[in-house]
Amino acid sequence: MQFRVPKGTTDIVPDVAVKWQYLERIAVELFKKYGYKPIITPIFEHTEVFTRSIGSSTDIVQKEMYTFEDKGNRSLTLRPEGTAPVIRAYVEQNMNQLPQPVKLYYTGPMFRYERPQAGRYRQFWQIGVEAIGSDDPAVDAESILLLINYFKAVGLKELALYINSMGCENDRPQYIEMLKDYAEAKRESLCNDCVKRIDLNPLRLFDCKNETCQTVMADAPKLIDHLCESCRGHFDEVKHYLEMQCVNYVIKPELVRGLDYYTKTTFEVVSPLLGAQNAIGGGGRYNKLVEEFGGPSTPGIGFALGTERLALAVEKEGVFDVDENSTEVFIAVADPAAKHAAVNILYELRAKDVSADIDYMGRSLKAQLKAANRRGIRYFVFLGSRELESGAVVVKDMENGAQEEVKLNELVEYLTGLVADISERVAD
RNA sequence: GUGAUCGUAGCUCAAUUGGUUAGAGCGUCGGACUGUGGCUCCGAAGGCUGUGGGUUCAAGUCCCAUCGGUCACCCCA
Repeated sequence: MQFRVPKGTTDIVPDVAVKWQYLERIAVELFKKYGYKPIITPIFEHTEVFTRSIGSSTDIVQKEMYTFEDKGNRSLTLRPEGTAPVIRAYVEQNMNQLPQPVKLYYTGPMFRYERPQAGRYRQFWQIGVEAIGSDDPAVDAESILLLINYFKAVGLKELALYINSMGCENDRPQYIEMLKDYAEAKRESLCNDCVKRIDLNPLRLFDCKNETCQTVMADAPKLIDHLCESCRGHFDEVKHYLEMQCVNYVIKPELVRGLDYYTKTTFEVVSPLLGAQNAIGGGGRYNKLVEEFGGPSTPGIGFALGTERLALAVEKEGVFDVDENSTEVFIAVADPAAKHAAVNILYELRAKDVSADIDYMGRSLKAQLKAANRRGIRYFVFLGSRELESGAVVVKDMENGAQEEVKLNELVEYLTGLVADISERVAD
């Protein structure tokens, strides 16, 4: 009986891992340009960190968390998302003493116990950013634009951006009462789930896929129409910044998102290339969260994107061109007598930053070439007893078949020269 | 958690109404005269047909269970 990965998890095999690293590299470069720095938090936290912040009535907390007790009887939870841990760290590490806003990014696995599906796993990877300390609508715009620009940077063209405003602690309770009254009056025409939602989580009433519910809710009061003056102004500013950058957006009043901590701006980016699990990134403002964790009243905003969904979308878009940066030089040993000398050269090349490899399978010369050629290695160095005697080796460029004789003591210099030429050309 | 669907070599797929030693392509490994790749040709390895039961003279093919994938719901990244 062979072992299999647990349900909803998967091995990221080398060919895929290379692509992920590429996606991550582009992200890190871009985040740096926007002034964000990395932060790494533990993969598990005290369960409270998530129940308090995400909200105890949410699906994530109610049925999706990997919660366990350790040998010291602590209740711990594998992180289902990245924002709460970062905010916990912000408070615990007194980052309010740093120049504000504090701009952070993270990457890593998240865990949710869900029914697996393409683009949805129990261990999944996210890349996220948080900007903590400013309520400037320009920061909201920066967050949204960073997400959009990143997707464009990795080659996505087909994207839809949805935005909404959840209001603040002043206008939300008023609105929820209004919404409850409306739904209560229409109680008879709503499905069972929605009737439950009236008291449990009225904002979710808009999410129901049931057609009659949707028609009923179409006429319901929208939070976006009942914002206080300050929230309305904030939202208008955000939209203005987006328009300045010619970024198309759709205002989606029913965009609520599954975490309770959001205030004001929320947003989500959807790829039409994917199936039902099409949200490749999303986020929002969380102006009460730092306080919730016992820190000073501090606003914040951030987003997270799903690495495997992004990879799927980029794949479907058709242009996942990752520079393979494969091995550059292969040392072909034509004669077992030359093996020691060959290994010596191998290490010399590597010490000079030339990526080089050699056969470890005891292959015939021909088989060595075949195997190395399949790996896409461009330069071959032939080394046998002939070369050892003459003190000169043959260097072959596999792209055009050209061969050249090079003295052994000049070989390293010769090859570093060739390889440097290539990387310069690639850089152009 | 609900409903549907699928599960044969590393990958993509075959296998007449249940009927003898389950096949192919790609990939992997080796070879095609003695020290030179890509193309071509030849050959080899690799499957207890996801797993466990059952029906039958006989099961990859039918039934049940279980595990896993996929699709939709739920939810979200």
